[in-house]
Amino acid sequence: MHEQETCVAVRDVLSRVGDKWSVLVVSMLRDRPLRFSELRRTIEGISQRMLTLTLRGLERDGLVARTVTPTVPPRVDYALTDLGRTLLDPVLALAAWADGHRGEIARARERFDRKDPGKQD
Amino acid sequence: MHEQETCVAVRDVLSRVGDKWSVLVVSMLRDRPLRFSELRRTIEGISQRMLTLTLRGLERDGLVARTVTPTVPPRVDYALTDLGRTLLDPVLALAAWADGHRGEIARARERFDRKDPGKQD
DNA sequence: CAGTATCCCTCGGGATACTG
DNA sequence: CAGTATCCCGAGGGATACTG
Repeated sequence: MHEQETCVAVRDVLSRVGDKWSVLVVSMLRDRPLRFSELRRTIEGISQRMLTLTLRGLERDGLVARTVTPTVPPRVDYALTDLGRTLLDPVLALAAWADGHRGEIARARERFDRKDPGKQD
Repeated sequence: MHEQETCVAVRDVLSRVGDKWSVLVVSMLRDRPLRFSELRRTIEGISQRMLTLTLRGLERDGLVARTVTPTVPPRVDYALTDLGRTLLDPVLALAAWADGHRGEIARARERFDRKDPGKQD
C-alpha cells in the first residue's frame, strides 16, 4: 500500500482537497448543477479568476462536468460527475471531524501559544 | 451545519491536510513514536526546516506530542496524541479514495489535455 | 542530535481590466 | 454571462550554514 505511485496519487488528491476553493465548490454542487454566476455569488469571497481556475482543475480531474448552452449571452452549467460525487463521502467525513474537534484544537493552540509567547504574532 | 464558524474550522483542517508534509508525518507516527532523525530519514525529501515547521504546527494543534529527553546529545520523540489518532480515520479514508480512483483521474486528465492541447506545458 | 537563522525563488491567489 | 489577460504581493518551501 505504501508504494511510490500510491503516495504520489494520495498527495495529489490531498493537495486538491487542501486548496482554498475546490472542496467548497464541490460541496456547493452537492444537490444540483449550478451556473458560473450562481457559484460566484454563492461562494462569496472567491474571485472570478480563482473560480475559473478551480473549475478547470476539477473538470480536468473528472470531478466536475461543464455544459455550455450556446445562447447569447452564454450559459454554462457545472455539475458533479459520478466520480465527483464519490469524493463527497470522505470529504464530508473529514469535515465532520473538523467540526467535531474544533474546540479541542482551539484549546490546544491556546495552550501552546501561552507556553511559547510572541512566536505566532 | 453551514455556519460561519464551521466553515472556518473545516477550511482550517483541510489546509492542514492539504499541506505537503503534515499527513505524511502523521501517518508515519501511526504505529509508534519516532525520533526527529528517524522521521527525517524515513520521510525522504523533507528538509530539516520543513520537518521542524510541520512538527511545530502539528504540536500546536494538539495532534502530536513532543517529548524531550535531556541527555547529550539530546533525544526528542514525537508521538500521536489521542486527538491525532482520531484524525487518522478520515484521512485514511481519503487516501483510500485517492488510491482507488487514481486510474480514473489519470484517464480524465489525459482526455482533458488531449482536447485542450498546449495549455499544460 | 535536534534544531535556528538566512537567503531566495516559485507559486497561490487577489484586484483590475478587457472580450466573445 | 462567462470567461482571459496582466500585474502584483505574500506565503510556502528548498538549500545552506550555524549552534546548544
